[in-house]
Amino acid sequence: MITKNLEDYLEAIYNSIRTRGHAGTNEIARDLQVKPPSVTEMFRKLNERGWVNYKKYEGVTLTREGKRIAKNVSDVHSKVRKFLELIQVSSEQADEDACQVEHHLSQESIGQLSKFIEFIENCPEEQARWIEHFHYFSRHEELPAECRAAADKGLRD
Amino acid sequence: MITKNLEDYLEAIYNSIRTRGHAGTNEIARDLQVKPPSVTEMFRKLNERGWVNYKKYEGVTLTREGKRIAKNVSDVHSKVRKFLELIQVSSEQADEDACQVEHHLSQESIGQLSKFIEFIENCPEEQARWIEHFHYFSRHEELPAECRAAADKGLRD
DNA sequence: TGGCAAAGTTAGGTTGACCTAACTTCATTA
DNA sequence: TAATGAAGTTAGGTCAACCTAACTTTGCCA
Repeated sequence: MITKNLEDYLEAIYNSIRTRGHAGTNEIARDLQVKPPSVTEMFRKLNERGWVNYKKYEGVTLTREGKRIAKNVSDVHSKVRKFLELIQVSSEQADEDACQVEHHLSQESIGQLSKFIEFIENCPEEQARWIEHFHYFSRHEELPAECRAAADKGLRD
Repeated sequence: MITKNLEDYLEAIYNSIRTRGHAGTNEIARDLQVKPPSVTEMFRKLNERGWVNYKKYEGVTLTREGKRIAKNVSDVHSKVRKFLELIQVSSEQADEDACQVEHHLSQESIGQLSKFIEFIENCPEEQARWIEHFHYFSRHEELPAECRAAADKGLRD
């Protein structure tokens, strides 16, 4: 069974290779905010389980299966981050929280979150104004005039 | 420093007391899907840290501070669950995922999520139709006719 | 080309959370 | 009131993930 931690390491390796071209012990240690010996140990575990190719002093590369897992985690990560940014969480915090949350959502929730984001992105401009209304609401702690008028109307009816 | 696990125990104790009137070792063990000795051990830790009053063979009650923590966690839990239900995750799964996610959100994200839910709930009927549109989209994998018409119009303009 | 700094590893230890097996306490009822 | 089963605890262990201190390897350049 894979643990959330191992998933984190796979994701970090995946990102490191994409952005730096390689994944070294110290780099991953910095990324995950742990000390190098912890990384060496995890590299060995990932190697035993067949998710990375690890040669001492040469860093790691992902196996096909390791890459598949890393990509899945990374996809969930970006969906969660996107959602948090949509509801106006700062991008640094959104990224940080996504990193924590990514391991804890069921397939069902991930699916619905994807649909939700897709919906917002494909909604025609006119229909999607609600998200701007939310942004206003988020900043000012009250509904924008346009909405309040509608709400008042609703009350009168 | 409090750990996510201790938070989980506090929440479980809080819920047990609310629904059953007391929190016994075996009950909490069942709730958290662990064995009774694990619970006894955690009860002692929570007691040492001043979050519960623990007397051997008599179960636990929450201290003022313990209750505060439990209530916070529980509030986040219900917000996350509410959101997941809004995006059409089944209530059982929403509850289960909320339980996992509740410990991993920053104050900022929790704040924005609250606002988001509040926004949806206070949005006047007319403005809030988008959520129904999303529900349609979620079931049928395409925008409702009403939205598509608007989107097509948008393209022509 | 040899020595040195940076990168990486090994050894040994800690901590949190969990377990099983065996024990004790409690509460009930014959 | 004594015995019995349920509830709870203790003892002793495992495992994942982390650490520090000390060591080895590598790559570079004087």
